[in-house]
Parts: sequence; structure tokens; C-alpha cells
Amino acid sequence: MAGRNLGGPKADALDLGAVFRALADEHRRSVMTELAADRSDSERGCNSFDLPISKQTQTHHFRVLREAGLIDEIDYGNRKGIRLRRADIEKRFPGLLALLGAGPPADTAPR
Amino acid sequence: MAGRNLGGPKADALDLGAVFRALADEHRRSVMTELAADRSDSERGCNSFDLPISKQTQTHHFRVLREAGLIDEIDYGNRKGIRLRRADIEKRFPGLLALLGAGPPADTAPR
DNA sequence: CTTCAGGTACGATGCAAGTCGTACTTGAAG
DNA sequence: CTTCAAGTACGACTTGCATCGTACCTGAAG
Repeated sequence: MAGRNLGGPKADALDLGAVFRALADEHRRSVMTELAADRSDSERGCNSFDLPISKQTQTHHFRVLREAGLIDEIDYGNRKGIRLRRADIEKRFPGLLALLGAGPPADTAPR
Repeated sequence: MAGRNLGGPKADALDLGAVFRALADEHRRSVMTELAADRSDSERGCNSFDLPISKQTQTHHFRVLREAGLIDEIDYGNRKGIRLRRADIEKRFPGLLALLGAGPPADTAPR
């Protein structure tokens, strides 16, 4: 039941290069954008993101996000929980999560 | 003399994915970190960064930074000028440049 | 003019990364 | 027990990208 938390780097050990590499991928960035937009920071299932990729690839992407220190993964055996490490990210890279809400370039509204 | 400015995306068209991809490379990030640290935003020569890579590769990296909209490249024919697009970056992605100063993870000095 | 340094263009190469197929594990439900 | 869905491990494939070698262009200085 309890579920064990798969390991990731400590807050002070977050590497900016790893973070940028993690956010460079469109699928991973969409996950992070969704997580950042939910201020309740509740735990989510990893199939709640509607990613148009196979589950093996999803496993890969969530692992990259975890190893970059951006999310926690809680292993329940036959399912998995995802939680944003908001406090750690804001402590080390303040303002980063806010950038994810900047939206697509040249939004449809020209002004 | 005047030197023509090689093209890049407009401020409103800056793409977050292209920016993260550009900053994912260590050499490009070091260039941006140096530029962001110089508040005078003066034009710099492109061999003033001491990059440990060949000049062909430097050409490639500066092109990536320019196409991501992070820098302007001014072509003088047989030399080139580099200038940070600070205002445009701050307008579209406020706080991004400040993140570059976050430094290496958990510096070896615990203090 | 020639020479030379800074920079670019094109191609080749090597490596990292995204993707998926197959097979296996885990835990819950019948 | 068996069945099933969620997830992982491993490997193969493919694409992207950083790097450099060779050749060429540009402008300034002799």
C-alpha cells in the first residue's frame, strides 16, 4: 500500500543542464506544464496526461523527469504516482515553473 | 562597415522548446551565462568566450542561439558581433536569464 | 595584387536520445 | 488458482545533434 518513493537528486543537487535537457522534450514539457498549472500539487496517475506515445516511452520520460529532480515517482507495484517537486524547484530555480505557462509562441491573439 | 544583423525570430515568436533546447548544451549555456552576467549588454566578439571547440562548431552554436532568438549576430564580413537580446527575452520569458546565474549544483564548498 | 585571420558551407562521423516490440513482474479482482 | 491491467527491463531501430575536416568566402593589412 504505502508505496516507496523512487530516488532522485536532493534539492541542492539539481543541475540546470539536466533540467533544461528534461524540459527540451515536448512531451516532458507538456507534463511539467500540466503539473505546474495545478496549484494543489496532488498526486496524479501517470496515465492521466494523455500522452500520444507508448507506455514504454512514457516510462522513459518519467524516469528522465525524476532523475532531473523535477518530479517524485511513487511505486505501488502495479501502478505509479507522480508528484511535482514544486518546493525544491522553486528553492533552487525560482521562477522556472512560471515560465512553463508562457504558452505557445505568438498566441492567436495579435492584440 | 555597418554590418548587417542576421535574422532571428521576433520577440513574440520565441518558442520555449527552442529556448530550452538551446540552453541544454553546456557550451551554449556558458555563453548565455556570461552574456546575462554583463548588465551593460555590450556587443562582444565571438572569440571572446574561450570555448574549447573548433570554430566550425562555434559557428553552429551561435546559429542555434540566434535561431532560438536569444542573441543577435551582426555580420561584418570577416568578423562577427554577438549581442544578448535581453529585453526580448525578459518580455516573453521573465526570469529566465536570472536562472542562468544559479550556478553549479551543490558546490563542493559546504561552507 | 598577395597574404592572412575570422567566419561560413558542406559533408562525414560518432554518440546520445526518442520510440517501440517482446517478454517479464506486480498487485488486484474473479 | 487464473486473469488482467499497469508498469518495467532489454534490445533494436531511427533520428537528432555535437563535432570536426576540407574547402571556400570576406575584408583588412602589406
